[in-house]
Amino acid sequence: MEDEERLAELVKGGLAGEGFAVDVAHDGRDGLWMATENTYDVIVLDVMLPRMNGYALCSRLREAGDWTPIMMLTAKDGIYDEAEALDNGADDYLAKPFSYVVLLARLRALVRRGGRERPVSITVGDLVLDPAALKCRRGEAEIALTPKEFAVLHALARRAGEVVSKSELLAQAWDFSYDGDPNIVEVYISALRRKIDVPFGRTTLMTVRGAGYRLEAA
Amino acid sequence: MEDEERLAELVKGGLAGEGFAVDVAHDGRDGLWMATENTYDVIVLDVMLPRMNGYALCSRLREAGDWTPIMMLTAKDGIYDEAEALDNGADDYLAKPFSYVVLLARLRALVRRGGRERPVSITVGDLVLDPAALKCRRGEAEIALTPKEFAVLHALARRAGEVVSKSELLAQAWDFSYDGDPNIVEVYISALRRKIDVPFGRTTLMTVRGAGYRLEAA
DNA sequence: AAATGATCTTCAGGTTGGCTTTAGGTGACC
DNA sequence: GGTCACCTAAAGCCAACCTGAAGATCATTT
Repeated sequence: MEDEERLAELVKGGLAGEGFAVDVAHDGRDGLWMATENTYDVIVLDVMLPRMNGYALCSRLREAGDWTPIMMLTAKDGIYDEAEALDNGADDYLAKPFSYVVLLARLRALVRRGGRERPVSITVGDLVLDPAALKCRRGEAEIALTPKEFAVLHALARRAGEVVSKSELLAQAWDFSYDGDPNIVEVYISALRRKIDVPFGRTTLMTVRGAGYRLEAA
Repeated sequence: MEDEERLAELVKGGLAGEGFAVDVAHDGRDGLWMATENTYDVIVLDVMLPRMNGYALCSRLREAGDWTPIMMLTAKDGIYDEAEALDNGADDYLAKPFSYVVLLARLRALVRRGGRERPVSITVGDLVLDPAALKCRRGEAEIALTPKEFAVLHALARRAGEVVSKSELLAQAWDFSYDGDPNIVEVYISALRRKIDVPFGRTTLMTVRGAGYRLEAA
């Protein structure tokens, strides 16, 4: 058994003893998959992971609107450092080698604290997105969106006014392993227009033929 | 010393302790002045300010193209609400009374996130190109361009005043493997003139016979 | 387990609009 | 006046896009 796996087992055992229910993933992609499919109280993340490093995983989760508290385990002497961990959306970090007790204490603190403060809303004209609540409204009117619709709109809204390509939308709103028909983006664009534009007599979600889509404030 | 000022001093002290350099303005107009004259990492704004309220200040900054992250402090029980803060271009808000730790955490998050992207655009006289949005305007007038038209104009604008040869334009705006009629460049030049010059009675897109084309500011 | 309802995905037909080619016209330069 | 480079209107083509509907998947309820 490798070093990493032994550490994982150790951590798992310890946490279980503390009353945590623990799932373990041995590489980044599995981790991302599990994190998106389930809801956890806290995520412990090693920086050095096969197939997708901790930073990338962390960023991806945050981009996807997942604000589960994340504890990053960094190698003290590596090229990586704590600042980078925090920049990528981690809530706390711990340099290896760390004491067991310290890890547990910090995890308990993280869980108690409930992670970082809620992410800020995104506003595009009178359209407001609340990623924490997965809610959306135009002016005073609440708009019901499905999770996928929200993800697509979110990706567009974060870059309001800019053209976002179809493949970028695919990358951000769909699982990285998705390899279906890209036409699905068009389907969702169509659905979004029916919800955020048509009822209000607007056209803020524009097609830029051959380039992508653009969400405009006006 | 008034309540507001004491709060300001408190916040200033705390932020200074966290390594922020802090300037304080005690009314809206001073604040606007300072914000436009200097560059800040983040702006903390009270809704209730003498001489110009927080919402107005926020809007004014955004209109002026200043995208510094803004944290709005709102009075929870007032007639104002958070939605309005976000609608006016704030990046985050905090209802009074708030915990100090929370304010700091949110500010750190805001700073880390670096606010919104600063728009990069190319300007040639009164012609403005925004590559991120694939948008173009002359003065106040929006000009609709197709992606290819934009690509050609972009190549010319990046070297405004210089002669750009037909083959350079081909290389930049067309696929590497394109081997069609080079006449296509002329076709696009023609289309561009019809859009960016003719309607405005200008002749900024000049032919340099035997050499290429030149886009002029005058 | 079965049924329901919501959401996600695939599919296919229809439409549009941008890219490219063509070809006749215009103007510059010798 | 002839030649050559360039201009531009028009039209065909094709990929990109839209959208309604049906099938697949998932979660929740009965």
